[in-house]
Amino acid sequence: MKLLHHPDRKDIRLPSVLYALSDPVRLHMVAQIYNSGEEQACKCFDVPIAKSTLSQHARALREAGITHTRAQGTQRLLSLRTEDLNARFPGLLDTVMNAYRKDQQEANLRNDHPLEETQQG
Amino acid sequence: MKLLHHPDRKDIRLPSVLYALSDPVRLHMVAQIYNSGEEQACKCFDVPIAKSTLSQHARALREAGITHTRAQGTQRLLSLRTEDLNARFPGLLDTVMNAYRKDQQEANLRNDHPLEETQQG
DNA sequence: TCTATAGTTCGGTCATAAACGAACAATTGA
DNA sequence: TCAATTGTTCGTTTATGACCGAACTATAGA
Repeated sequence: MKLLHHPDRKDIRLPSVLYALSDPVRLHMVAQIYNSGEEQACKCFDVPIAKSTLSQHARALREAGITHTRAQGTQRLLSLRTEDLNARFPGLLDTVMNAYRKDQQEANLRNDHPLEETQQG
Repeated sequence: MKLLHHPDRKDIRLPSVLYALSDPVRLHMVAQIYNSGEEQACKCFDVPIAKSTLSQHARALREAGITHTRAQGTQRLLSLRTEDLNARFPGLLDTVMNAYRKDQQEANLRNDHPLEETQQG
């Protein structure tokens, strides 16, 4: 299979990281890895999009330096580059994940479900 | 003059904040307000773009809930909504500003100057 | 070998946003 | 009142990216 490119730690840039995290789908993916505490295969992500789109999001996270992707069989397992991110931008990942948790809670209270398709006609 | 709309604290959303901060120009503007410790007029921002573009960036920051804009004479003074941001997403602003400082330092070491037009032919 | 599974790549559509200059609005000060 | 200053709005161009389905690749297992 093709070699997957991961940027060096020193080449991880703040605007790119923030941009990658600014998409609700990608934020959800990162939170899922973060909360599970383990690598996640693409197929496990609980997002309502086509698999080709998911694949693109996975690539965006990898190229921003947020995730590491390794192949296992037909699967691609995504993990967070926690050490690299903490070395580069101390506390950023934890802070964003805490913020995400809060944001989701508030959204739930208001019955906002940004990642699910709205079924009510 | 037209009333400037500022979102309520509760309507400040994480993806929107991260998106607003993911643009190098806006990140620079926010850092300038943050570091100066006081309101900044648009004309004071040290960014190499047309004033119409700057005005749009100011609007983007305001609508994301990051800045507050008040009119004083012909000027618009931008301040950070520090309390609202900290209430909503504790530590996020400080963490991002620290990350920005680091990112800028590393860029300077490499003679990267993302906000200046490259003059070397 | 054949099939199913997991993911990538490609071609296309559509929406958003970053950039500019020109024209406009509002305020200050002469 | 007139000119200068400061910023906004508008129309346009251009680039990016989110999304999909179809076709493809690669691996695992029957």
